[in-house]
Formats: sequence, structure tokens, C-alpha cells
Amino acid sequence: MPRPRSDDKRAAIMTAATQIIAAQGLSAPTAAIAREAGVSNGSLFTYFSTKADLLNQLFLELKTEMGHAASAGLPADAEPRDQLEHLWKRWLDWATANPDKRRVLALLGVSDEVTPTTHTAAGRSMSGLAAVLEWSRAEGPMADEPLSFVLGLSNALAETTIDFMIREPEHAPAHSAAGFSALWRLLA
Amino acid sequence: MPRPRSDDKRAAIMTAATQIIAAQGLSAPTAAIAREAGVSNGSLFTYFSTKADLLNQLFLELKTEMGHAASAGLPADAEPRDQLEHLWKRWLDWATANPDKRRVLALLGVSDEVTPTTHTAAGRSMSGLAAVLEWSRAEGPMADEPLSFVLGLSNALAETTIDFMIREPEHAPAHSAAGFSALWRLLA
Amino acid sequence: MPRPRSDDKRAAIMTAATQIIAAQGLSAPTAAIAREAGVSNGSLFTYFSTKADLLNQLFLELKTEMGHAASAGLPADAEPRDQLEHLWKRWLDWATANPDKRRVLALLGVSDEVTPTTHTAAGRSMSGLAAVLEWSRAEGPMADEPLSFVLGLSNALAETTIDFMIREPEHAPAHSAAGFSALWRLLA
Amino acid sequence: MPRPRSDDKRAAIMTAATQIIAAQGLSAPTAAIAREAGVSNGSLFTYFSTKADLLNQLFLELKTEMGHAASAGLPADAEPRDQLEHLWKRWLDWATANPDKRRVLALLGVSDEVTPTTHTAAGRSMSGLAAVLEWSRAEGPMADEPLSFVLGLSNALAETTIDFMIREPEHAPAHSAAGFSALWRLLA
DNA sequence: CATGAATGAGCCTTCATTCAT
DNA sequence: GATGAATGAAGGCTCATTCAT
Repeated sequence: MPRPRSDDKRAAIMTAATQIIAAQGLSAPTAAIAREAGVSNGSLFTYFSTKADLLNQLFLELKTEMGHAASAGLPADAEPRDQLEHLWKRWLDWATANPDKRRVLALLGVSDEVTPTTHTAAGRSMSGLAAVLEWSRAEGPMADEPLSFVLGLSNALAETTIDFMIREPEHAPAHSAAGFSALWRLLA
Repeated sequence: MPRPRSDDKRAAIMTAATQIIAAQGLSAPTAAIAREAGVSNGSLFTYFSTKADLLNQLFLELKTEMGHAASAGLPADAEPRDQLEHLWKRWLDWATANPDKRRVLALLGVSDEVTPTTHTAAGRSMSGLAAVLEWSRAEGPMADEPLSFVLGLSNALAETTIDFMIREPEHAPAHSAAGFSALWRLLA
Repeated sequence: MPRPRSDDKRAAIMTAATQIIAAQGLSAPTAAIAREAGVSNGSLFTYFSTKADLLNQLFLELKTEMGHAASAGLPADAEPRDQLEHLWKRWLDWATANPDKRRVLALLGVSDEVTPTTHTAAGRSMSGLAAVLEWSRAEGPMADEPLSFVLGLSNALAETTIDFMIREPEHAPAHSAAGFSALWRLLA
Repeated sequence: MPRPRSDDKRAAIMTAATQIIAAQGLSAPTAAIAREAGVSNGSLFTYFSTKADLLNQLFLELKTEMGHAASAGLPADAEPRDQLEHLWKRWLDWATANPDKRRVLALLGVSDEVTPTTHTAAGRSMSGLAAVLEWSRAEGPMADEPLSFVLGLSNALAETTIDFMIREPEHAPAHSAAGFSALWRLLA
């Protein structure tokens, strides 16, 4: 598959898809996405062979972006708790700063359109987080659980905390702090 | 005295909707639901004025059923921890025993078709859980957080635990136990 | 076909049909008519075997009522012009006083649902008018035209005059007078 | 440069709509119109956003065509009576030569689907007729009536005459002549 | 006879995808 | 490669009519 001519257009479609899907849900017409992106109806399909393809790539891209945002500037020498808190804050900052992306990620996360393959690939973007989590829980009560389960529980706490931060922005810092201390109690 | 509206038929549509939506997602055709329920296409609309209406009632009904299942046989004199554990187990048992209902509940929970009004009404079915949670966290680190936030975090842990129990049934009891102890650490 | 039990119900359906059709057009659901009439959905069909049947009977009844309204109190000894003017006024009075009936008559008049048979039967209610018209035009320029044509032209003038009287009630008397003098010029 | 929108196709849909609606009434399915036009079901909606839109444009187009047909070759220097007679004949010729268009015009004229805006726009196509009428009635008994009323009455005579010409083609010329002389008596 | 639930054909419109230009 | 017209399957909902009660 030769890379299509314009990366700009591809990116424009991705951005447009995020906006439109955040606003209208996954059933948003591809035509609406194309219009928002400033490309034609048909062009969308030269960049993405099907709507499902677009959705899968979008999921992967957003999840990757989220993973990078969380990991940026991670203090490699710090204590596990400090590293984890760093990740937590960055993650939540990214999510609250990008509510559209966050919403789309949530929608895609439960959609059948996103294949297991994509989910697996997307999981890789959380490997930094996974490593810190692994380290953090090593001595604690979760030491013997499957890492994936611990990751899942941690993720659930983060998502919920994000929801409340978006819903009640005036208490966002308090929610973030309370969420993190809850996570730490859970792990260590 | 015409043929009276049949509760059986209404229930059959609800059951069919659960099965079909669990299998095909929320975009499942009403015709498929009607067929599965053994009623005509048009009959569905004498019981539910709209597909959205059906979805809202289904959400309410499933959530209520879940709430009842969790609360049944709650030992009113027991310690908070025992009461909470009772709720936790019943809840997770119901969810793992009814994966279709659970999946539909998850799909509807994030759908725009379900109105805020329905969400509010459905929330009432969790009041028993809320009360026990309130009591459980009273002396702990979450004492000063909004109850809704505590409820949200607890719910997130439960949902995640359920996911893993369904995905890895052989470890279901272990997941359930680990999830509960995590919850308790979070609260007390 | 034995006469159905209740003439009241039949009449209620007719009245309701007039109101509902005036408001919603000929595509108004039979269910809406039944509801307005205070009878059940199904009962309507014991009084009228089909919707088309209802429409035909309604047309006949309204046209007959209109004919009677026009002819009532006709001064049998008066000059043709006075008799015709009497008919004209009564007709227009009835129509402006009963805009719903008038509108329904207009809708049915151009509908395929109303059969030629019904049109023929309805035409009989205008026989009084036809006679006066026949007499009025006997010496005039329309003497040799088919009476039906003269009747049609006269009817057209009346309908148009009614339209304007309803649309501009403040000029209703002026329109009525102008319309009649135009008719008389046409005939004599 | 994609396939350009085709005027032919648009015209084909209009023609098909005229035929199908003349035969089946305004409730004719859009699918039948599309099939008759030789386009797909969906294509109809790239040319007309809505069935109502199609109906409005059809009304406007037919009425405009009728107005042009009536006015073509109008002898600008002739006497009012001759000009009016010219219009009358052309109008009736067009109508009797195009009974389908005429029928559709009649159906649309009383339909709620056609908006007041469309009616207003369509009225403009009769401005030539209006001018001649204005001139014709200037010295006569209708001199003081609103022009719209005079126009309405004239229109009514024309429509009725057309009906009879179509119904009894063998007397068409006689009806046309009688109708015109009636009109002239009405005006002058 | 009254009632209103049951039926299912039918309709308008949408939309992912294809393809002529 | 870009464009947007063309396609036609699909879906939610309506409604005249029938029929069980």
C-alpha cells in the first residue's frame, strides 16, 4: 500500500473525524467527516479503505498520542510512586485538555468496529505505564495478580477520575489527587 | 374488550432486544428484535413508541434488575465490610451469569439514545449500594470526597473486574476476590 | 347491509372526519378520525367498510348539505334573477360559515378516492340550482351550451368567490355582490 | 472533475414525476418516479433534497411553462380583446395538449406540500396575463374590483373550460369559444 | 357490536462505497 | 489523485385493515 500523496489530508481527516464523532457519535456519516476535513466524499476512501479502517486507525492514533502524552518527561530515576504520579497527572491533563479525543477514544474502546488486533497494537502504547505499574505493585497486595488486570483496574480509576474532572472542572485538581491516592492504596 | 396488551409480549421484546443487541450492537434493526421476539415488525411499536424508547426502558429494566440482584439477601446487621462484600459478590455473580445483559448495559450506558432522565431513574436502583458505600468509607481516606465520585470509582473497579471474570472464567473467583480487596483498600 | 346500531356514532365519525381532514388533508389517518370521534379504531370500520367508503359518503353528505343550504327558502314565484341571487347568497353564506366543510369538499372534489358514481349522485343535490340556472340562461348567450357546462362555469365562479371571501372576510359582501353580478352577466 | 450533475437527468425526473403523479396521484412513491426516470432510488435525492422539494419545483416549472405557452407570440399592438383571446386560446391549447401536466398542476395547486413561497413565485409567470386582464377590465364592470379577484375568476373560467374540453374533446372548440365569450362578458 | 392489539406491506430517506470524469 | 454523482440496500416508522376478546 503506497503511502497516499498528502499526509496533510490524512491528518485533516483524522482531526475532522475526531470532532465529528465527538459531536455526533460513531454513526456520523463519512460524508460529514470529509466535509469537515475539507476533502471530497470520495477522497476519504483513498486514505482509508473503509469506515472501519478509519475508525481503527483513529483509535490507534489517539491511544498512541495519549500514551506519549502521559510518558513525556518521565523522571527515569525517581521513585516508583513519583513516576506513577507523573504519568497519572500527564494522562489526566491530556484527557481533560482534549475532551473530544477522550470521548472518541471512549466510544471506540467499546465499539465492535475496532478489531482485537487494533486493541493489541494500541495496548503497546501503554507499555511505559505498564512498566511503572509493574514496578509499583511489585511489593504490594497486587503483586500476584496478572499485570493486565492491574492495568485494567488502574485504567478504570483513571477514566472515572477523568470523567469527574471534565464534569466538575472546578474540582478537577481535588479529583485528580484523590484518584491518585486511591490508585496508590490499591497498589501498594 | 379487545385483546389486552400482553406483558408476555413486552417481556419477549425486551429479552429479544437484549440478545440481539448483545450480538449485533445498538444498531441492530428493530425488525430483527421483533422477529426474535416472535412478534410482527409493527407490534414492537405498540409496546415501544420508538426505538429510543425501547432502549431507554431496556436500560432502566436491566439496571434495576442488576440493582435488585446485588441487594438481595443483604445482611442488614453485618459489618460494613461484610455487607459490601455481599453486594460485590452478588453483583459480579449476576453480571457473569448474564453476560448479554451486562454487555447491553455497557453499550446503553455510553449511548446518546439513553436520556439523562433515564440515567437518573436508573441511578436510584443503586441506592442500596450507595448507602453501604457511604457507611464503608465514612472513617476512611475517602471520607471527604463526594459520594458520587466514590460510587463512580467503585463502579469502575467492579466493571473492570467483571470484564476480566468474563474474559477469563477460570480465574473468575480470584479476580473477584482481588477486586474486592482492592476496593476495600480504596475505601477504608 | 343492515344499518349499524348507532346513527350517532356514524355522525360523530363524519364530523370528526371533516375536522381532521380539514386540518391534516386527505392522508389523515383513520385512527385520528376515530379518536376525534370518540370511537375506537376498529369501530370506524363497522360504519364504513374502507377509508375510501368513508370519503365517498362524506363527499356525498357534505355536497347534499350544501345543496340544501343553498335551496332553503327559495322564493318559488320570484323572477329567475332573484331566485338565482337567493341561491348564490345562501350557498356562499353556508360556505363561509363552514370553512372546514368547504375545504374538505374541495379536497374530495379532486381526489381519485371519490368515484364517478359518487360524483353523479352528489350532482343531484344541485338539481335545484340547475333548474334555476336553466331558466336564467334560457334567453341569454349561454342558451345553446350544454347545461352541465354552464353549471360548471357557475360553480367555478362561486368557488372562487368563496375563496376570496374566506381569505378576505372584510370584503366578503363586496366579493359576493361582484361575483353575482359577474355570474349574471355571464348568463343573461 | 467528477461526473457533473446532469440537466438531462433532472429533466427526466421531472418528466417522470409528471407522468407518474398524473397516473397515481401525489402519493406516488418516489421510487416509482425514479424508476420511470431511469435513475436509482437514491439519485432522485441528489437532484431534489426531498419529495416536497421535488413537488415544489415541479409546480413552479409547470406553471412557468404554462405561462410561457400562453404568452408566446402575443400581438403587442392588438386590441385588448384580441390579446386576451390570444392568451386564452394558447392557454387552453397548452392545457388540452398536455393533460398530464395540467392534472399535476391541479393536484399540486391544492396540496399542502406546495409552499406559499412557491405559489408566489409561480404567480409571477402569470404577470403577462394579469396585465392584459387589467387593461381589458379597465372600462368595464369589474373596474373597481381587486385585480387578484378578477384574475381568480378568469382563472376559474379557464380551468373549467379546460376540464370540459378534455372531457369532451369533440366539443373542444365550441367550449373554448363559449368560455371566452363568457369571460369577455364578465369583464367588459 | 365495541375495542384496540396485531399485522406487514410500503414509504421516505440515509449512507458507505464505487466509478465516470 | 481528486471529485462528487450514482447506486441500492437498509432502516425506522406509519397505517389501513383484520381479528381475538
